[in-house]
Amino acid sequence: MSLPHAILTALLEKPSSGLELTRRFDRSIGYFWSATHQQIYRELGRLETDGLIRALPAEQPSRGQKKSYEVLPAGRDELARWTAASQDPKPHRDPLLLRLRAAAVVGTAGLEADLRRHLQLHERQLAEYREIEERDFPPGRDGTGDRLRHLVLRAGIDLETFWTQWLRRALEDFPGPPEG
Amino acid sequence: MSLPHAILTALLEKPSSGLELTRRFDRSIGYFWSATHQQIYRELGRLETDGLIRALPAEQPSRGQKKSYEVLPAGRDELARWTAASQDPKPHRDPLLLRLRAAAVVGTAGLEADLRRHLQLHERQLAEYREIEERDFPPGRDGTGDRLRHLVLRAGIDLETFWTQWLRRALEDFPGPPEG
DNA sequence: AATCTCATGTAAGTAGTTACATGATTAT
DNA sequence: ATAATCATGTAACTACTTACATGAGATT
Repeated sequence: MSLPHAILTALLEKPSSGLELTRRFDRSIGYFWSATHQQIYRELGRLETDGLIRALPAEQPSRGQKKSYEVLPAGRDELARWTAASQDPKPHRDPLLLRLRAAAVVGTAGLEADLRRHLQLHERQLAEYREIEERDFPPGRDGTGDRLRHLVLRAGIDLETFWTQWLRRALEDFPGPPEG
Repeated sequence: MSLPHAILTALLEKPSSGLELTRRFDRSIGYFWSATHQQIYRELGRLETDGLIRALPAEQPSRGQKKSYEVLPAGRDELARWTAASQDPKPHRDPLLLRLRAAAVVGTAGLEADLRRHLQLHERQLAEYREIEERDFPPGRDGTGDRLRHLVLRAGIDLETFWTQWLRRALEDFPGPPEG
């Protein structure tokens, strides 16, 4: 149940319409909680029904008209409650690691090219994160909110760094020394 | 569509019953592709219907009787096809990073205790992975399959190492220096 | 008028989760 | 015989994905 809270966070940072939220989920927030526009519109409807957000008054007919939302006090309370609540880490699901495990059984044929492609994608993402860090967190003091946001970005940078290193290491084993 | 392939991999490594698979998904395979027994039984049924696996002949009445499965040639082919096929990396979803982002907006009250708990859990997982590495991959030469399995385990070790380090760093900021 | 883009949605399907049901075997 | 555990399942629900629909405003 993280999507509503992701949306509440995004709306608290800045009141937005569905499409604007969708755009922000393609960068920023979406780096660690992705969502499509269909999910977002549905969830906006629920949050409004539940009284956690409201449409900014600007006389909107139903369709095709931009509709912006802001967070109500009940929404902020719910987000604070959720943030403080204890949550178990969800089990990981990583298809790439699964594929390597499968390759250990059925062979590595055809796998190398896709590993190289993944390496490129992770390198690109890492470069993007580093640009954001340079732009948004120049050396110097951060405020409390900035410090936390910087910490989250560092997680992204370190994770992408890990993947690029791990993939390079994996590729060193391809096609691999002859089997014993 | 990774669960059927996770099951095929597990069954190729060793033919098993549903419950045995469930146990193996609680360790080993489950470290990077978790599944509950309900998912596994449902998927075993589908795989059997599709002719990718079959129940080992041992006259099984319907319920309460152990039923083991093995992979058929069509199943091995499908796994090899899937392993070699190009796949885009799925977007990440990390509730903990989301919570830190939310905390940047609504405050960090109540968050520290859960971060400490997560740190403990990751430390335990890391210790477990290291034991497995010592036991299953002692220094020396690995075969090709072993090399790949070791590589996958190293990913687990490195990821857990990252999380423990990141969480320690995050906790250094709690309750945090006074706000600017 | 036709077309393109912006913006909001509906519908259907798949995957995963949670709660519960039931038969078979073993231990007390 | 009762209870605990092993083993296999059903049912209902939630979250996510994919494909499509539709209105409004701008462009040609």
